[in-house]
Amino acid sequence: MNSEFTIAVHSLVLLAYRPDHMATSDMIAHNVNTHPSRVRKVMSCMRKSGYITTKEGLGGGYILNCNPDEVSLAEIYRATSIGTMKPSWCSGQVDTECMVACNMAEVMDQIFCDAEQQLLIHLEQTKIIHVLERVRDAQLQK
Amino acid sequence: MNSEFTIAVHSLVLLAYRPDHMATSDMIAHNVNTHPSRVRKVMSCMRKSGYITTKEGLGGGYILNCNPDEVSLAEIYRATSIGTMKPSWCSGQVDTECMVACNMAEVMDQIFCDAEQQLLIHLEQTKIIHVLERVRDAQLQK
DNA sequence: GCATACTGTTATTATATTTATTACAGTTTC
DNA sequence: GAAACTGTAATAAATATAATAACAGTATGC
Repeated sequence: MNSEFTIAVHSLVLLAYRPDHMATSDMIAHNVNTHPSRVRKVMSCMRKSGYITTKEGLGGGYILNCNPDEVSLAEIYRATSIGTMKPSWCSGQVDTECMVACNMAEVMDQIFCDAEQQLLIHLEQTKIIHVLERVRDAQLQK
Repeated sequence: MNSEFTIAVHSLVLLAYRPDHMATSDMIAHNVNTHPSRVRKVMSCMRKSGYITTKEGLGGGYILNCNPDEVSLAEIYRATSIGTMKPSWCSGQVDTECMVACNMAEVMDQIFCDAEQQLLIHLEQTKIIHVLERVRDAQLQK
């Protein structure tokens, strides 16, 4: 799976952890442990999906614009990573006589597509707030 | 997802399509559209899991050693790709004060692990024979 | 026995993908 | 109009993936 999903989830959980706080791409990048530019790219996508609000200019940054009880990992996956379940490498060849060789790519495609749909159904259950709760639990275990 | 899964499924379906036929790595590689050496690597893994029998030497090759009605894609996934759902890239840093930064990697790990378990439950439903049937259906649609 | 045709496995090279970095235009604040 | 931000694209570096080569080991048939 796409690691942009990880960055998106981490960033939204961080914003949910500090509600009403503006966070800059620099602050988030430091927390996530990646480059600010990469954070901006992912967050730009989150804004287009409506999960955050961004503000340009001095004092600007990112702030949560959704209820963390309601937005699930499925929605974040859809925004950042849809289609990435299927590996880019494909088997078979279309122009062969063998029935298996020339249809396998299509059939595997179906299989990966189905699997991704199942994954979405599963991720639907976990909301941003649940991830934050798990973080809290993990902290308490120390 | 790992493309060795694709190669393994394709190869087993091919063997199921031509039961009682020895197929060499060269023949399978041609069908799958990859290098014979890669096929041998994946098939070596399939042998270790007991799904095929291999024979070295002249006239050797691979032959199915399981009931295609019984072996599911979950078993093939377990043999070839377990753990590949989780991206290798990890967010956060363990030695930080921020609760989110230092626990997110662990929490995401759980999430990917859960998702992979769900995937296995889903793949359990599809047996090798079903993939072959889907290939036949795809062929008929042409 | 030995040439031939296979698998098993590792090492190396080539290619593709991912991530980091740089750069700079646009925006808002002071 | 300087400073501190986002948005986006381009490039470079790092990593992962796939192809290829090489060769030891094994079975077959002459």
